[in-house]
Amino acid sequence: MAQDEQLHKIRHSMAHVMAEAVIEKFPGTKVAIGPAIEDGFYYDFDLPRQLNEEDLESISERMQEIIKEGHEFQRSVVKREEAYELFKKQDQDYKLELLEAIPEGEEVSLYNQGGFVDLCRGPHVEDTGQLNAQSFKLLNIAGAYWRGDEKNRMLTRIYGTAWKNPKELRQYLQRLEEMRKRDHRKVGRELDLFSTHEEAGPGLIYWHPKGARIRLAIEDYWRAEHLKNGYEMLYTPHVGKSWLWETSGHLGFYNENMYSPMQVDENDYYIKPMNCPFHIMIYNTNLHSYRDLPLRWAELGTVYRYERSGVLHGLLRVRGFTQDDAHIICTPDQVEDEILEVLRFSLAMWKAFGFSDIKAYLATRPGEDKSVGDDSAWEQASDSLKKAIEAEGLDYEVDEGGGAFYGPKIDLKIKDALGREWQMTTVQFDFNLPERFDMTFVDHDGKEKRPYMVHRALLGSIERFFGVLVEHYGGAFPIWLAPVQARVIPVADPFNEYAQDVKRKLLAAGLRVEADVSDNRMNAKIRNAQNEKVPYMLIVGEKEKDGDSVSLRRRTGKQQDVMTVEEFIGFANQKIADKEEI
RNA sequence: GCCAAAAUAGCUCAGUGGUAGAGCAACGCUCUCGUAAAGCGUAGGUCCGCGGUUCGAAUCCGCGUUUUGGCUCCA
Repeated sequence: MAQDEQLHKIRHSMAHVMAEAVIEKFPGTKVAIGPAIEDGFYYDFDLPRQLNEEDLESISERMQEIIKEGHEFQRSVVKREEAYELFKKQDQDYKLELLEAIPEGEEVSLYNQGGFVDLCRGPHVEDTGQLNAQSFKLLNIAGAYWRGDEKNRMLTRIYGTAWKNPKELRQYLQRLEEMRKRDHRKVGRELDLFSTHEEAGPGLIYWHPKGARIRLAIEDYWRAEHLKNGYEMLYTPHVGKSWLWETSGHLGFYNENMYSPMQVDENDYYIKPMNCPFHIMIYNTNLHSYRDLPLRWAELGTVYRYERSGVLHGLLRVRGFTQDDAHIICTPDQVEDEILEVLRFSLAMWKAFGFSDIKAYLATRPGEDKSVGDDSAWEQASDSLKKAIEAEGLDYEVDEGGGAFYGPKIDLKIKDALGREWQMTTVQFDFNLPERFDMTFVDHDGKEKRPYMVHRALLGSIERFFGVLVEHYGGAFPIWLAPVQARVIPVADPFNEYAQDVKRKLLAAGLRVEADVSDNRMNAKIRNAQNEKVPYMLIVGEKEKDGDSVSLRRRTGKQQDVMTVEEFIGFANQKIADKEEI
């Protein structure tokens, strides 16, 4: 803990050193804010001119000098007016604005190092001697709105990373490099999994055959598990008349994410940004008894949402995606059990896909004027969410007031192989739609009552999940997901026919298999298969042909086994069933 | 959407005003090979698009598109 504090001080101090260097290099620069962040720091500047990569170099060099000069970080508490005068004199408008925002009665502290005075709460290291000139690096330049509000002026933000020593910096840079190597956009290209097309519309994903094989494996598993867990499957339309979206309220509160309507027979039809209204239509088709509940209705529903052009990112942020959506419609009595079930189900699913480090975020009621539904329902709902998290022993944080206006929710964040967190699962109560669509069930007493409705997506979106999965495994998928589970490699073309023969047998046994009968040499074929991260390479030549066997080489390298084709089928199917890595 | 940068062969990338290049991949030929790249050859480009400056533009300027890094938002 003390360690983290020290690192935080280093980063925060580094931001000040950077600001000092920038002001020196670019007189007239106005400084905004410069905090420490995860892995580093940034500082926002209003600069007299644009920056480029060379500027980063020279700023960085100056920072190294400043550090070596050994300035002290002097903290002083001053009167508000004093600080005001100081920053007024320097024309530091942003600091003046920040100063005004400090509540009366709170002390105003300044930090001075080498003549650079900053309005700052601190804390900092005592002097630049505690910083290491070789253990920071300026990473990139980006735009950022003053105070994060797009109505404000766009400032220039410089990001840097800083560590205690050069070794830690080196390790961090290696981690960045590893992230670049695993980037799903790069791996997706290399393994021919998916593409997007400028001419055909940004943010829309084209799944290639190999990507589609993985998706099929994901969806097959997903469907089978849902059926086992008492879900029914639905299929619903992709568009709906304006009545549907007016009733649901989406035209009001979700309009900016929806595409313009198309006219059909003088009616406006909207492409769906969500599946829920359709599921409700199915619910409302029939009268429901309390005996029918709970209903668990799932659909791999493809939705389209407008996203601002600047936010699109590979598979992680797109304009068309498939949610692994489901709606649970139940009585108030059933809520607690249902939530617990959903959470258990979700955790089991994550485990199967190779993720076990999971954290929960509980978001509660935003405030009565900003939300619908009565108190007792919100309370019961939040309570059941919390109980479920605790029953499963999950780490969690509460985001007080962070729920949607229509209900509280749990989000799950999963940690990938590189320790990055991704928000995937969401479980949300909805007190709005049952009301708007007048959903009812007939209770014991013969009276119509309002059911509870819970939206949930476990993987979130198939596209995003796939992107995360690619990065988690770096393209080396476990055998049950691998697009090509085995590749048959003949040692020379006289054995092509036998290779094809083996391939046919494996295909018939349900394996995803290819035979490499290109005119490459065997070594090149092995190399290609390795680069494509094919789990099993089956080398066949004279000996194998005679023995009706294959020589198994794993992508992990060394160990080789010779076994008959039948034995290999049994071996591979076992690994697949057990969801082993390889 | 906003700020900045980028876009050259299928991929990765050279090319700073004077005839558009390399490696890999593709295709053809030779070789018939035992666990991470055989050799030779052929073909492949509206240099993102449109407009401008210039005797001449991949290169300079403007507008647009897309991508990347952020801001904001989010599955």
